[in-house]
Amino acid sequence: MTASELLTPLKRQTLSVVVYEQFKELLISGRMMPGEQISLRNMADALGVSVMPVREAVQRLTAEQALELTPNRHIRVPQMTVSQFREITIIRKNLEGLSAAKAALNLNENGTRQIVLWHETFIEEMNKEEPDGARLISLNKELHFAIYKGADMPMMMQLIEALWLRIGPILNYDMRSGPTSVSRRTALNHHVNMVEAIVRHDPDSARLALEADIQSAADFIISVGALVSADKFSA
Amino acid sequence: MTASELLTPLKRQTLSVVVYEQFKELLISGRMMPGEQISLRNMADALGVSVMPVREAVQRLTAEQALELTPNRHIRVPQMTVSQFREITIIRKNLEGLSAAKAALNLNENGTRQIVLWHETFIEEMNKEEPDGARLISLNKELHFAIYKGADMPMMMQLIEALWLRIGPILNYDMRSGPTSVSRRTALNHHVNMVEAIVRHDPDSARLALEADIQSAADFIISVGALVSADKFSA
DNA sequence: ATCATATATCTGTGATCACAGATATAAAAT
DNA sequence: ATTTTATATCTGTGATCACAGATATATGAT
Repeated sequence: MTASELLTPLKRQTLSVVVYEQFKELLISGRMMPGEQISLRNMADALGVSVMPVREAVQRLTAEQALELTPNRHIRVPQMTVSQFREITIIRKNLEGLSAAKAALNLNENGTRQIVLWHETFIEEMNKEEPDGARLISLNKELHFAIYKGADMPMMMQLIEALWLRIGPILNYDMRSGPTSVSRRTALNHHVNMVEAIVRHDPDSARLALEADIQSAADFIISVGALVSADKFSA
Repeated sequence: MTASELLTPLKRQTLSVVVYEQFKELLISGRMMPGEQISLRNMADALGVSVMPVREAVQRLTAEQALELTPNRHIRVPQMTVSQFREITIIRKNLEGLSAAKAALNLNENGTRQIVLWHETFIEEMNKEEPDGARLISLNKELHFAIYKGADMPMMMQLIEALWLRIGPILNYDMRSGPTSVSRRTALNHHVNMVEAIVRHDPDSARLALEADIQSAADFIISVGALVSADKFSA
């Protein structure tokens, strides 16, 4: 095998998508607050590029409604109303529930082992004296997506990612809740049910457990008042 | 009431989104062929604008996978593999089926009347000696979206639109099939079932009828060989 | 001190140019 | 006539400038 055959698989990365991925990571991991404002030139300076790549990344995120443009020409991470959040929750339960069911059927040894591994890491972090909120959110995401990956549905995966992108910022509030929060303990129970259903390849139970997990997390988010009360936009 | 109060509700329309909407309309109504190529400068000249708005529109459509960039720096309407189409069909049945069920519960007099109206217009066009294929596709779309609109779920609506955007181009093949195609007659039967379920506010029947409609249309598309056989992309 | 006006500075958007890479065309060599 | 090489022309991408609109700051008048 020659050296040239070992070279990188030639992944053309345009600057725009690099910037896009960075924003996406920030948003999906809950490290940006709803209402937070952004400026093209500021971001461009911070990243050491021209405004061009930043504006394309922002435009794309705006299209996905992960960012929004105010009437005053400002870019901002959007607030979310209760009704919007309820709707997203319904959609998530359907899509992610379906994925979990398919995953329970499809998954092989390696896949299930990976899921159990994320699950155990999550528990480990939970049992620490002072669990890291940001890490818990990250581990929770990894566990969920390890399951969805098992469904072997790439487009479904993209849809789900787009939904997580939109709810990412309000996870901030969950992260800020006390480390020994009740929500965390109920989440743990749902995780146990999910993983158990997966390992015994029970699609219906997997779906139900995952839907329950989503719903209880949503109920918590609504209860802590992370959302605005009514739609501010007429159209 | 003064004249100033009658003015337009101040809809700020950037050139980019105007171009985007135009592309979207072309794609969703099946007037672009899979594989068809596009050039930024050509489109810009044709529209009488600079490349700037076109490239942003294209970038956005590329993000939605309604267009794709080839390794040779060309923009193209993507082909679709059978497995991709099957996956999209599964997702559509879920999302659109759920919408139909909700619509059956929610819809008021006005909503149902509008649906019946589209249905009758569709039948009318079908019964002509030489039905207009493009118009049938358009009417079919109006009927479906009139139903989904009744679910009163804006985000769901956007997801469904994004899915239709991707399958729009392959509807081309359906349009090219003979005017008295068998697929059209079976579509008609499903439409009847859908509309009947809606008017008697039966969510379960509405969901089943709509899922059957989607599935039979998908089976037809696959049978006519509108799709490429295998994935050409490793990643 | 308070309010009105003017000015400076910010915002995103659109157009234009420069560039590297890929493709097709033309020229030249065999 | 066929193959190779050179050139012209296309592609999308990035940077820079100009612009209109909105906001904040400063300047002026009362």
